[in-house]
Amino acid sequence: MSYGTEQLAARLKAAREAKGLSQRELSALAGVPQSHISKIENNAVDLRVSSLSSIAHALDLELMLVPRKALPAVQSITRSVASAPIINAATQRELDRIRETVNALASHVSGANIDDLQRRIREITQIQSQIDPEILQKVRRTIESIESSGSNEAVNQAVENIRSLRNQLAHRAASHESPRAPRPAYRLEEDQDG
Amino acid sequence: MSYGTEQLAARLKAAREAKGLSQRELSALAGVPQSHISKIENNAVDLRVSSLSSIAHALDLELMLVPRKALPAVQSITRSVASAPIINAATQRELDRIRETVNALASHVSGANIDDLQRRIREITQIQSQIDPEILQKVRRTIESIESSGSNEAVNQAVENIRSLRNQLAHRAASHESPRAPRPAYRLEEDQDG
DNA sequence: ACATATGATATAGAAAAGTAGATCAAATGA
DNA sequence: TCATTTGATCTACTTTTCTATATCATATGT
Repeated sequence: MSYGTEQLAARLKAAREAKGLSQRELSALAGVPQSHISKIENNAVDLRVSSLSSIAHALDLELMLVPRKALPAVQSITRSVASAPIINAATQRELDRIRETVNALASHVSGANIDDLQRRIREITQIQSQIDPEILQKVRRTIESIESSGSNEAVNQAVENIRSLRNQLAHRAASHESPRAPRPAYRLEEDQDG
Repeated sequence: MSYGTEQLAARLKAAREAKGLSQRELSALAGVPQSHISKIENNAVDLRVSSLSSIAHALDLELMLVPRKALPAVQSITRSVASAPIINAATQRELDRIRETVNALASHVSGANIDDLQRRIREITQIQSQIDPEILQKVRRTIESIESSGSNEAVNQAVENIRSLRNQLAHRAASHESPRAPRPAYRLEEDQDG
């Protein structure tokens, strides 16, 4: 979490995605062209401090110079704060269980779509919005059902479900900023098991 | 301690001076021209991240992006670590007493050379080498003697003494890297009181 | 199917950093 | 007094960011 120029790119991208912003949205907020943001995230430029500062600022990040000796402590704090925004313990717990489930699945079933699945899960984890734990529970059951069926299509189904959830979350965050819609009309459970 | 591009300059300069490095020495360490370092410290350029990173690295600093929420905690840690390197308690205690003495003096005597004196004290404090507490004790007595005499020249004398001490420390750190010469041949006590 | 949003790229031009070198005044040590 | 060091400043040249647009394939929502 200290940066060679390479890690910076990933860090900024992660921060942007965690806030559910598109490159163009961030572009507007930071006053930096989208094309430039793309290059930055792909580590294709050695950007100037003013640019970095603008972008970081738009992402609620602050640029700091930390003494080497203080690094571990600072990293620890940064991590704990970064993981704090998860809304509640129940959601957190469900996300953990989902990760476990997927990892277990990945250990004895492999394939490109399993990778997809894991990536999608990671995406969901990064979006720190309110996710109803019940929704996550259903997601997990969907994934668990894969093991019994073992079918490739079941995996794709799960991926599709999660992708849809992600998009709905992102859309909600973007358009109407209703931070805590009590129970959004997710539709995720239609094809749980064959 | 979070940085708009402006504060960065001061921070880097402070870090360099705290390590007793000249711009040319830092230049060699960081692989950046001295002329450029001068510009950077004078906040005359919008430098690139790679440059910042090189220089910071040479100064045992790490570039970080810290979530806004974590700022206070991180600043607190950074400060405590930054003040830690002072060698031993006795030295620390003497430095504190000197600061007190000077501040007391400054409160009822004012003038340009009093400012000088305070600045010199601050410099000494920043150089985190081994300073013999006894030396510092003598410095303090010199300063205390100013009060009784009240003469302008006594202040200048003190400033001169401290400046000399600083230079000797810096010189020792630079040339032969003997980190703990047991008792360097300071010559500070020649004109203590008239 | 259609319109939209996304991220990656390209191009061309303006602005600025970075490099290498030299000079200079002031401070310092000898 | 003399030689060195320091930091600031200048010039000339090279390299790169940064901006402003536009295009493109893909993915997504309606």
